[in-house]
Amino acid sequence: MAGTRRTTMSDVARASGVSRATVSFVLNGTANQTISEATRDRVRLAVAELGYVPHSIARALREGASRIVVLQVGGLPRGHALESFIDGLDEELAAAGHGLLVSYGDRSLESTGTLLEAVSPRAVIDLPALYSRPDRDVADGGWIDGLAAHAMTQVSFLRSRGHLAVAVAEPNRPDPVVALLAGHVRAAARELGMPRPRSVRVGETDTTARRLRAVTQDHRITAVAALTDDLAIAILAAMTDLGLTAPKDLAVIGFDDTRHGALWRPALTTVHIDARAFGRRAARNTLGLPADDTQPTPARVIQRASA
Amino acid sequence: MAGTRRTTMSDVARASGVSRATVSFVLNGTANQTISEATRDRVRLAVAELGYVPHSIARALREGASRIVVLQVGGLPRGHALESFIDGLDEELAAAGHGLLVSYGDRSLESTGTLLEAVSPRAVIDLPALYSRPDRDVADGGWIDGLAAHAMTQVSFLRSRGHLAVAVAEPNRPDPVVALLAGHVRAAARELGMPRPRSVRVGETDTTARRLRAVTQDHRITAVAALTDDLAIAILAAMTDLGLTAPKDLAVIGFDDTRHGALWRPALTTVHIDARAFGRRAARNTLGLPADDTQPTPARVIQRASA
DNA sequence: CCCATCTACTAAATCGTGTTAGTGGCGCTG
DNA sequence: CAGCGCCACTAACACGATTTAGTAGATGGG
Repeated sequence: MAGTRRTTMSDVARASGVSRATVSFVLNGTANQTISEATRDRVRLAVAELGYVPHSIARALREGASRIVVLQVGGLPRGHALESFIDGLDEELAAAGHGLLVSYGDRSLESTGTLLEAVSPRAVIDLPALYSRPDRDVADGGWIDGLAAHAMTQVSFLRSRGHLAVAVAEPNRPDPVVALLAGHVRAAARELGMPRPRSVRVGETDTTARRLRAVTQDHRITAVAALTDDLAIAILAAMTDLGLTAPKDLAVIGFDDTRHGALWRPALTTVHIDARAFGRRAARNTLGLPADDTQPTPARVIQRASA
Repeated sequence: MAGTRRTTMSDVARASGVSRATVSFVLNGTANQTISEATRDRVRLAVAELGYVPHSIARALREGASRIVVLQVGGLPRGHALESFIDGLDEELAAAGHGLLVSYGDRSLESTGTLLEAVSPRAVIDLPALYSRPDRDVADGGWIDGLAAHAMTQVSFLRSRGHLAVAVAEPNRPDPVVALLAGHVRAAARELGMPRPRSVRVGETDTTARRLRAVTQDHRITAVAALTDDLAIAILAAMTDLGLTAPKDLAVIGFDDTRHGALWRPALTTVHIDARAFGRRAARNTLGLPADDTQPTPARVIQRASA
């Protein structure tokens, strides 16, 4: 059992009485090569009988890259949208014979580099980098460009419910991605003629409560727009500790429709994003395939109890 | 820029005036090869100057496997423990020059197989398979074997708080892993002389509430042990809808110390597991390295408000 | 009848590394 | 001084696929 050699292209060639080159041509449907239908059948039969599977490493060595795409997530907020984005990416890549490898590289640059070197992926989608560069292309399927619209959906919902001034809940640690998201929320507020939203930085529960109280000294502020559902939940928890209830004392809206939001009491109102479609588009973009015609459905508000 | 060829071993050999083989011997410290120190230095200098990096694909082709380990997670409950397990695995593998690739393959078997084939990993750690086989080895660093003890920690905490009969919260969909976990909880209860715990299957919030009410008809039941924190939170949500409060009407304990548990009101009491240490041990096991002497710290209860 | 074109293939180079077998030179020993 | 062992290397094959260049034979046009 230990000595069973893997079946290679040479085996197939020998079994079907042709050369290795011919086998390759048949299997890859190489253009500008004429192979008779009879020969094609012989080759395909041999492949089936021997159970031949191409050795991807040999192929990668020859082609210069493996049929794998790496998605670098880094410290991006995890959640529903990211998972859906990954699902969409994976689906479309699989359809094109590629695999997806996700790297949550909080790790040092060196080890991530080693990993990338080891896989030699056909392409790398570096989401944090895409977020921070202003001159990004559409490698992410337009997701990030859509963020401005998503933020507008969130803020204009609050506006339509009669809130004239809002605060924005953001994570404690500084991060370019966070800054970008918060910037979109502020821009949306400005566009709607609302005062510049003050920010509530979310950390430990007690300090969060303190900060929340400080911000709500301004009695014009009647709602909080959170950059993620997790942040929204932290705000709701702080409110409970302060004896406030949503939406009566303060309305709260999240972003990204996570499982936990629906379970919270009061259930969290949030923004749902069709990230799967963005993932599919990102896949087609990175592989250089023609764009699909399916449009991502626009972001929509899931209205529950908290706002 | 496009035409820059990568620097190969031949380049290094030429630059240092030796053969490719010698370069390989020097870089890999091959045994039974005598190379003079002077030559070693010349080679190392050339490597540094040319910025040579070995081509992992070529190496993988030659060696038969890449320096990558794949962790298959499948449908396992995500959470804090899994993340820590992954972190520990990653640390230790990186220290040994290997990379970790995580596959959440809910996907069809075929595409996962293709991905594995494409990477040709040195080893595959298939957690769901490990969970379900009774004759598993210690490829997971003893994590799963520890689960019985973990369940005992959870149940005996409830017992020590005066709860004489408990229910167990488990997910709706049937799954061998779930069955295993639930079995441990039941075994722990039996060992403590408690009646066999009835199960509450957690689905949509309203049906969960209905099932919870049905189970708590039995007034001896005063606590719920949940297989994961997420399930515990779902129970707490259902309790809110039923007008019950924890821990007065029913105590709830989770498993795995997720972020959300601490935020919930009442804050969730849960079991914390040192999964990172299990990850490190798993890494050493799969690579065939001698076992480390660090023992995982035993599971402990994080007592908050809910139990 | 000759040349060109097309069909249906094949031989061999190539990707970059690891490793086995071998080789000249040198010192030492009997 | 033959013979042996040791040192410090090198030549060449192997891994398994892709792709370029080329070649017999059939067909067709003038």
